Amino acid sequence: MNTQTLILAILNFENASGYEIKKQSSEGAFSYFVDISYGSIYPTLAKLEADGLVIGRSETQNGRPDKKVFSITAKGRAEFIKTLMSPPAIDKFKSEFLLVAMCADLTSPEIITKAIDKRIGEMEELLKVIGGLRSDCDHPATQWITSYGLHVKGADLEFLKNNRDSLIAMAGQAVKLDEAAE
Amino acid sequence: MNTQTLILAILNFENASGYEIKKQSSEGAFSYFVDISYGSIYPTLAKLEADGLVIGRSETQNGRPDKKVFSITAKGRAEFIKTLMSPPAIDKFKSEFLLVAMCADLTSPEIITKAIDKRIGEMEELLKVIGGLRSDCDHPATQWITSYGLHVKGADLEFLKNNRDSLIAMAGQAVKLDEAAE
DNA sequence: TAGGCCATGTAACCGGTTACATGATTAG
DNA sequence: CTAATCATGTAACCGGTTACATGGCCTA
Repeated sequence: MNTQTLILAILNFENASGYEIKKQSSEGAFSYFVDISYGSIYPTLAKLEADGLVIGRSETQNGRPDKKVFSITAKGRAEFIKTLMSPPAIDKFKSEFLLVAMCADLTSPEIITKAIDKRIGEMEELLKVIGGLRSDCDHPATQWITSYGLHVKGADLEFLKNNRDSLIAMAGQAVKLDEAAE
Repeated sequence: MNTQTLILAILNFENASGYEIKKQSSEGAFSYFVDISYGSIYPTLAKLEADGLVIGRSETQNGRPDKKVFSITAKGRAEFIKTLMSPPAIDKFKSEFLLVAMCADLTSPEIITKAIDKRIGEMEELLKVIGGLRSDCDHPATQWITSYGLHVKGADLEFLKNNRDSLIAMAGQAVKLDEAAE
C-alpha cells in the first residue's frame, strides 16, 4: 500500500491539506492500519497534482499559515478505484513484542512485565481510538471495519490479560538453568 | 525489528545457513510475524561475522551444494539479549484489505467477495501454520505466542465468516446512488 | 517567554526488495 | 526432460523516514 493510494483514499473521503492528511493517517480514521510521514506526503501530493489526479487550491487563513487544500479529480478517483479492484495484498505485520515474548526465558521477569504491560496499555488505547472512530461515523463500511477491529483487538487484549502472569513466570528461566548448572 | 536482530534470534534457537534462515523466516517458526529476503540475509550475515557476533563453518555435503552454517557467539548472544531488554516497539501493521473494505461501496460485490474469500483462505492457512508450530515444539514461550496467535487469528476468522455477507451487501452502493441520481 | 500547534517543504540517508548470475541434484 | 529444491551471493533500485529549515500565532 503505497503513499499514493493512501492519499487518494483519504482525499476520496474529504478534501485535505498535507498537514491534515498526516493527521488522518496517524490520529484519524485511517490511523489504525496506516501511517505516513510528511517526507512522503508532500512530494507525493506534488506528483499527484502533476499527474492530474488531485488539484490543490491555496487557502489564506487569518492568524494561521496559508494552507493548500487538495481534492481528488475524476481521473484520480478512477485511478483509485482501479487499484481497489486488484486483489489486496496479504497484511504486513511485524511484532517486536512477539519476538521478546518468544525469548522470555532469556530476560528477566521485570523486563517481561514492562513489555506486556506496555502492550496492554497500547491495546486499550487502540481500542479507545477505534471505538471513537466507530461512534462518530455512520458510513456503513467504516462501521464494518471498526467492528472488525474492535472484535479482533478485543480478543487480543483478553488473551494478554488472561495470560500475562504465565508469560512473566517463564521469564529468566534460561538464566536460572545456567545458574543451576554451575 | 531489523534483519540483524532477527538473524541473531533465529541463530539463538539453532545453527543455520543463510538458506535455512530464509526458510525459518518465511515458512518456519518465525514466519508468522517476520519475513526477510536473501538480499538482506547474506550481507547481514557477513557483517555479523565481521563483528564477531556469529561464526560460520563451511560444510561440504554430498549431492548438494556446500553450505555455510552459522552459529551465534557469546558476544552475539549478549548483544541479542541487550536488544531484547529495550522496550519493544509497537507492532507494525498495514492492511490493504481494510482499505478495500472501507471503500466497499466504490467497488462491486464480485470484487468484495473475492477479496474477503481470499482473506478467509489466507487466515485458515495461517491458523494451520501456527497450529503446526504449536504442536511440534515444546518450548514454553513458543507455546505461549502460538496460543496467542491461535486466539487472535481465530477471533479474526470468526468475524470474517460471520460478517462476510454484510460487507458484500455494501459493495457497489456508491455506484447505485450515482445511477439513481441520473 | 517557552513550548506547542499550525503549516510546507527538502535533502540525505537507509533498510530493505527485486532481479540477476550460477550451478548441481533429484523427483515427477 | 523439465521443474523444483538446495545453495550463495551481488547490484541496482526504491519507497520510505529522519532531520532540518522556516515562521507566525496561541496558551500556560
